[in-house]
Amino acid sequence: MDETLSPEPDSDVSRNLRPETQPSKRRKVAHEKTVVTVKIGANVGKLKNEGPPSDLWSWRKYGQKPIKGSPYPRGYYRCSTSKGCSAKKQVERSKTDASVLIITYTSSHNHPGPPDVNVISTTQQEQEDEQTQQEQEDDQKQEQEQEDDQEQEQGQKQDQDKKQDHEQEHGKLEEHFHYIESPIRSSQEEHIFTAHDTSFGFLLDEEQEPLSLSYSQLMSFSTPKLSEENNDFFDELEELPTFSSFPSFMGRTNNLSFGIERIPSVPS
DNA sequence: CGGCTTTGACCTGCGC
DNA sequence: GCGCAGGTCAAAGCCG
Repeated sequence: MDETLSPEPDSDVSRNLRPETQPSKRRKVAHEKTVVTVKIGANVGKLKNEGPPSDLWSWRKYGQKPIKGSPYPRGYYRCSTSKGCSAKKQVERSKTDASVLIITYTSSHNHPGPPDVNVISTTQQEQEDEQTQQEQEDDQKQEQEQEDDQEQEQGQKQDQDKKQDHEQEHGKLEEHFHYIESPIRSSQEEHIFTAHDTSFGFLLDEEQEPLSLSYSQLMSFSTPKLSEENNDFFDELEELPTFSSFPSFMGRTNNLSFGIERIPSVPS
């Protein structure tokens, strides 16, 4: 544990190759890594902009790369809210289920973000700190397993949601994301979100019981934005499949209504 | 005009 | 030592 994971790992210390500020593409970094699984069953296979939970921060896409075992590419986002912010996140689709989005958050924000997020941020980090990274590899494996499990369970629900989403996908899918957090024991917290056609807040309320964390926590950690990033990230991830849904949240700047601050967050 | 997205190329790290 | 895969940067283009 220790604090080897600094909030600004690749700020500019690891870059010594390139002419001047070249980041050393270090692969396995042990920063605060939070893995969030977003379930978008409703949009699976046809959505164009599914939007994973986003926060009040802005993210800028700086790269995209096809992953070897995954038919979907992985998108790399960086926090654009602050220039010095080293918060990063990787968005990729589950190879086993295209309806599952895996968002990996790395590092934390160095700047003050939304009040709600800020508060929760601490909580989340603390939790992560406690968990530390004991079995990252193991977690990953379990991660997929859990995903699979949840997929099956939610599969039924998603089926129905899909239908509804489908209809709304053309009308106005606001924030119908259903976030389900999966308490995975490991340095990487895994949160499973599911996209439903209900109100984001409502869903959370109902599913929050079993869950310990809520979207707020998630966002507090890195907080993704559902505006462009969602679009982009999905757009790219859907390279193979063509989705087209979740229009509203992709609206832009309006995304906050997602219900971020609506989530009660941690019961503590 | 500014900001963001997209694509290609480059570099690092790891495994064999 | 070589090859593969992943991660990041930079430039160009597009959109608001």
